[in-house]
Amino acid sequence: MSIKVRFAPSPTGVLHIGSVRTALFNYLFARHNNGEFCLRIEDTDKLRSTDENTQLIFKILKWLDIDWDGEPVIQSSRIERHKEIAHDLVKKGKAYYCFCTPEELEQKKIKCQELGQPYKYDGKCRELTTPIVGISPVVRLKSNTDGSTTINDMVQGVVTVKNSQMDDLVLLRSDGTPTYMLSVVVDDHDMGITHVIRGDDHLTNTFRQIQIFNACGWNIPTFGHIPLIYGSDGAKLSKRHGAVSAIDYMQLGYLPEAISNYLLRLGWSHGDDEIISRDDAIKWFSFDNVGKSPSRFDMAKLQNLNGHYIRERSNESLLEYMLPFFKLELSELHKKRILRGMDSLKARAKTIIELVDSAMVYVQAPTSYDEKCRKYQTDFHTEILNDIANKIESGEFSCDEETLCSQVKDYAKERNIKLVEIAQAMRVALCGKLVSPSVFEIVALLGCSESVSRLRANKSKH
RNA sequence: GUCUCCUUCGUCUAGGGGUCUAGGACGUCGCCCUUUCACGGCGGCAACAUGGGUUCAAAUCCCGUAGGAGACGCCA
Repeated sequence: MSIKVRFAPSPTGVLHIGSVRTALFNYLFARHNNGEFCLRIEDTDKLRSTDENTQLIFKILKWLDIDWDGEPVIQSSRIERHKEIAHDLVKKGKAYYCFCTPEELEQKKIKCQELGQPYKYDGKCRELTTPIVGISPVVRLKSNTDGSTTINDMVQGVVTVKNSQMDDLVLLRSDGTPTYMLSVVVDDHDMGITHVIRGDDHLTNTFRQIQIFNACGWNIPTFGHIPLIYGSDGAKLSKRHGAVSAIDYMQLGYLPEAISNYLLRLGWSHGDDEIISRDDAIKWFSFDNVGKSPSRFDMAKLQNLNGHYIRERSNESLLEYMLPFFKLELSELHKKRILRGMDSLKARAKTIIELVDSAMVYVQAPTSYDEKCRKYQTDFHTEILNDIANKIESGEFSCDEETLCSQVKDYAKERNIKLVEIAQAMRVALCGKLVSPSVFEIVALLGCSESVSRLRANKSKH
């Protein structure tokens, strides 16, 4: 049997980073098994769904190179089909009209709470033969409450729930629109989905959905419920933990391959492997290696991985990736300098933002200085800087990286000044920071005249 | 409250009865490299939630306890 899976996000908010992992697992499972990976946009909540969020889903998946097969299914376009199934179930006596009002149900719920009992719809309208006029009914499924239901989940293993836990869930709202439970089941069936892979917050829903599958007489797909991602404190990942939406990570300067690798290793493993290429991921992915316990999002590890992938990228591809992150237009000269200085730039960066920030040395003279720079901006340092600038200008000092390096070292030795004092003062004058590549490399790339002017620039720009 | 699930270093995890004085990675600490910071190299600290079983032998199997999470909508 050929495998078919789907990723079914709802565009009611920006795509969550946890959903991205669900998409990735679906994708890897499909590719590993030579199956199909489909996309379904669950936009039945018209009030909260936006086209913007839908476009964002496409954008993020493309960015991460998680390509789907065929055209995305738009759930809202299938509403008539969902309704048809519900009415069909009524005809077959597997579902019924319920005239209980929301207020009435709310009362019952409160009563149960007071008595300390679990609430369950009592099935009051189950055997109703005459409709109550003046009330638009909902359609409820006549649940099977005998025995129990067992699934063999690819992640959770064998899970059994007593059917007595089931209540008669709503299939069609009083306005006639289908509920999520119905839509999911009908769509998964119609699309021929063989494996449903989703977050484990849906695990208990699965048993309700199986009731619908059974009522329709359809085959039940295999399920795989992957644990959710939590924040550093163990609570569900939310805004206060930092970035939660996938787009945030894109804007923060994380590379798609880093995100993808990180998300894959969160809850899944292949021995001691940490750096895993997409090809290997497809080759190795299996639900046998997906853990059942929830994992916490660790920003530090993501940063480390991102640094790794930055260093692994070619200088050309990095420059191209960086361009939209610059706040100004780069000239060809700037690009050329950055490209040549990239090797030492990328060794230091954990994100593209940091990389761009450090690359600014090659674009413009410092516009401000870190507070800590003052230490290297005394009259003593200014004097040395001027001296060196003069020597470079007169041609006594070279602008070749290695030559200048040894010349400055000799200079320091002759005057009995620590090299670090000179180098740091140069660094501050050249880039306004205490962290940068070798100052001699910077001089070499900037060229003599620009270097001289920066070395002489006054230090009043704090 | 009811149901379901989870529990190995701070974090992600390896482990599927003896090879475990529990391995790797991130983080952290120290050293080396070095004009700074990184990168790189070397090393240190650090975990089987808890109580009972089963067994010659348990991190690994079973039961209880505690703690955590999720689900209980005319949301998805």
